[in-house]
Amino acid sequence: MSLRYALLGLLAEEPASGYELTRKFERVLARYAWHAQHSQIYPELNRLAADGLVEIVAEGARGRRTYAITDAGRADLRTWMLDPPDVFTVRNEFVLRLFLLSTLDRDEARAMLRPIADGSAREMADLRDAIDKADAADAEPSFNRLIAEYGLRMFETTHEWALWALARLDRAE
Amino acid sequence: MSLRYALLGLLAEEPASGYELTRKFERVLARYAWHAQHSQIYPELNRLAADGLVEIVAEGARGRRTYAITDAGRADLRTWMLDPPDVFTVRNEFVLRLFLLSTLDRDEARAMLRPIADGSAREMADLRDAIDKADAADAEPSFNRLIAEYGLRMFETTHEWALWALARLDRAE
DNA sequence: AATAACATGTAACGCGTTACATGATTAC
DNA sequence: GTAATCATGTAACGCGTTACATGTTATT
Repeated sequence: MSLRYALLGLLAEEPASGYELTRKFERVLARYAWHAQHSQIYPELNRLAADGLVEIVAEGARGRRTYAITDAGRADLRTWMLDPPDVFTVRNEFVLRLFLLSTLDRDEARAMLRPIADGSAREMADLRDAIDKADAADAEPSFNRLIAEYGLRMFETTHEWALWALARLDRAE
Repeated sequence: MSLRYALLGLLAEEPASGYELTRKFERVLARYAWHAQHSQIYPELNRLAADGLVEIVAEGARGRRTYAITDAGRADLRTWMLDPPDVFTVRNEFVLRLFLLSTLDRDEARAMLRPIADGSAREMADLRDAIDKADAADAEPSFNRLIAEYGLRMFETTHEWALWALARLDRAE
């Protein structure tokens, strides 16, 4: 069901076509929160429209259809947001691989951790740039600043942990 | 494919039955890394056995079968571990809900963030207890200490972020 | 004797991936 | 005119959930 609410959430900000939504997933959601491809997005938009949670508000060139969230859609999204599950289902290949580090030897583990340290440093830098630019542009502090800060802190934590783990492996040699 | 490697990884530590593996998922993996139920685990074990990556090393009461990883299984697991994807697929409902915070009003957002701050504090305390006990029991520092530290730092970060976000919402009032 | 825990399985359905399929418009 | 981008769709298959199904052993 999450895909459905991810779409409603994006449409709650502004109307968009399936194509635009697909690109928003690629650029933003897929990196941090929820991955989906156009082959899943288009049918789900049709179902949302059939259920009256979104509606077509414009048709353009090349069969482009712009969807907007309806009042029923906003209500449904709000209900979902205010009723989170007690425990979230976790399926995270990155963390799974960390759990399975113990199946590698010391050198192989180091070879896994180094790219993690480097990659998280790059993500940190990218996010810091994006945050600085947004801070300069918006006088108004926004909700988006909250999730950006969350991402930044998460990458910082991963980075520092990877360095700590590498140092620990060296020390225990 | 991740389920397959999660199972091989657990069996690389020690032989176990499908029932025991199911409980390990419930107690450990499902919380942090990978969720799976017995209805998925049993058929996958049969496929792994058919592929020669695990083998039955004991049969016990109530039709219990103890599986052990084979050399081919260890080789396959190692190959998988040493070849991570460039980008990981993310599907995390918790983070999705954070992204969609902006669809709520200020009070509703606060009502979402408070349980997050409290829940992460509880997880931190649990993990710290587990780490302290393990540190006291094992003289030997282990690989498992690395992933426990990762979890602890992640929950700390979530906790501190939620407090920061709550303060920011109050300040902007 | 009853209950909880142990132990494994399958079938129907829903969600997600990969590949195939088609065509219009814009920029060079 | 040709390549890139825009724009939407479907079909086959694989992964994951829910529910159904069955029986054994240990504990009280």
